[in-house]
Amino acid sequence: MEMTLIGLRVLREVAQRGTFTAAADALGYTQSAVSRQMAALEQAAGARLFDRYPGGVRLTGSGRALLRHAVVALDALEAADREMHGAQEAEEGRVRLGFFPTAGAVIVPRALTILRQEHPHLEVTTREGTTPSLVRALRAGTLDLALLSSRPPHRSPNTDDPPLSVEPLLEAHLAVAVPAGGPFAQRGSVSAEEIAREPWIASPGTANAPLLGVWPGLPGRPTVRHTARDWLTKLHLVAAGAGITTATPALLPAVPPGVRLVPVEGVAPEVRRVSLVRMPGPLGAPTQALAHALRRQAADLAD
Amino acid sequence: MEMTLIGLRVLREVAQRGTFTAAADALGYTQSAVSRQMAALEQAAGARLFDRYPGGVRLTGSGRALLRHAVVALDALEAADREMHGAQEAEEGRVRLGFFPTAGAVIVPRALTILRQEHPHLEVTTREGTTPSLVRALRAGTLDLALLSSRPPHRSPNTDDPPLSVEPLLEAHLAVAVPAGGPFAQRGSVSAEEIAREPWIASPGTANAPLLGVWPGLPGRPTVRHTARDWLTKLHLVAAGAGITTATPALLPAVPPGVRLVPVEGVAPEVRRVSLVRMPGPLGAPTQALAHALRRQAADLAD
DNA sequence: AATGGATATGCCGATTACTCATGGAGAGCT
DNA sequence: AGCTCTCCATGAGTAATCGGCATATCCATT
Repeated sequence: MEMTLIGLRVLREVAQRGTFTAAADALGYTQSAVSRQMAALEQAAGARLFDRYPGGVRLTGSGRALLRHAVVALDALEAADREMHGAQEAEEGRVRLGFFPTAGAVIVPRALTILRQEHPHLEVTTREGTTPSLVRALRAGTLDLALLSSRPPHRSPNTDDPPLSVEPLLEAHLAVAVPAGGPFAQRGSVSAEEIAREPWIASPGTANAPLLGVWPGLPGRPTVRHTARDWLTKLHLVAAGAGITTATPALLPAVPPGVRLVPVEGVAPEVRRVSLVRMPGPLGAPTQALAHALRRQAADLAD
Repeated sequence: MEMTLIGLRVLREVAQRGTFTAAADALGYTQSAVSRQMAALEQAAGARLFDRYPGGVRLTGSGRALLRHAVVALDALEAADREMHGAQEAEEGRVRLGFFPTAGAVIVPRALTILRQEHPHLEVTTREGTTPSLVRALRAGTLDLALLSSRPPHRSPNTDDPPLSVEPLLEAHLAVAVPAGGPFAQRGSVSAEEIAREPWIASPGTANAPLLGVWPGLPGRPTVRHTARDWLTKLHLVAAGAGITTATPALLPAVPPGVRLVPVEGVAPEVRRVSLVRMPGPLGAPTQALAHALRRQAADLAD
């Protein structure tokens, strides 16, 4: 029995997505096909590659070992394709960045602008995603760098080896976004009791994660009237008076007209930490340049 | 159309052997299968990979580019296999050495002995071969280092890019091996005329290459009575009085009883140069250690 | 108990990947 | 020149593989 390039690509995708089903969707296969591919790969490798859990799969030690080398192999062949007829190797280099949704509003675009001025030939690819998906992508070698957001206690996202390198960039206080025409708009701050009964606009939020967009630890049970993942949507819902939501002013220096950001008093302050995460080991020059640009933008926003 | 790992392995083998047919034999395939595999690979790569000549094939620029990356990919997967269940990575490292037949008599064994004392965990693999086959193996990434022998003018074996790194190790004079009981055995030297009519023991020698084992430039047409590739065979034929052959004393400090090595006078001296050849670029530590051991053995033999 | 999301597997059609056999083309030898 | 040798290409036939569909199973949650 022999390994297959397709099998290795599927392995990478499964490692990145966390489930056979998601990998199948991403690759345009059926779940059945992915299951067979992985069974075949396990036989070819002569070792179990995954631990199967009801919620998905996780790589075993052998799986991580194979993935590490598979990424090298697949990258080499992609480089071969580019070299053979994908133009003549930009070779200034390329970087792949992942980030949490809010970072897409300001930090990332600004960093890319600066970077393009300083390194015009650098090719930067970005992808938005959740913390677990970005962590998996780092481990799958599909990303070089990720901007992650975390709340205290800032547990490192390291469920398995090798540990990722985590560099905190800034801490930002949480505030609430309220409609400019509403009762809180002109106030210097609002209290927890005042906002507890307001209708909230939240992100879909998964089962085990707390609702994003609702101030945590409020008395009573919050009313979630709208759910939306997109920031522009949420802010315009706020502007339309449909409800309020949480936001970090440092990461959103400019909000649409009709929206105000006001701090909350009377409860423990909520801070969000933004970190730069990557696989351990030496960095390529393009990755370093991007990391540097992100650090500077974070420092600017921290003021 | 998609590339295949098998296709890449076949590519490497073809690059190493120089013909589809030889690669097919080496891999246990039919020539037809190799031809199809390569046609499929060319289609997948979207470029011609070989120039077809009557005597075999040669890689095009695209072919070399793909080979370079393919070697990386295949090595990565072989490393994965070893890591997953081929014992725990010796990781002191491994080197693959190729050499011309005569080097297998003394230089290589001695160097390996020394090396094993100094680096007991180093795994050295060796392979004997002709100059072109070793050069192709270097280019195919199947060898790290090769000992080659050349006669003046010492043309570099570089028919295509990138040029190989060639480091001369020693030059040795050619002599003739004669039976100890024969008329020449007690002589300090023999003349060209004396040996011209002797029966010779030669190596098979390919079509375009001159006969190995016969003193070049002799008057008249030499009589080749025996052909053998193996040194031990040739020397024992000499001892048995079946004929004479050429040999380099520096590379064969010890010959079987019944054989004497005597220099030849009256013709231009024949020198053979032994060189250490490798692909350009940085060397791994194991490769450097082996290269160092070979250099020292060569210096010892040069006395 | 029922539900929902996850992986595994029997079955089938289309494709792929070999081998066998033959054809064609170029280089070297007599 | 003609012969022969070696090499690569290709048509035909067959065995194996791959992916999709439908279904079974398992587990955590409601």
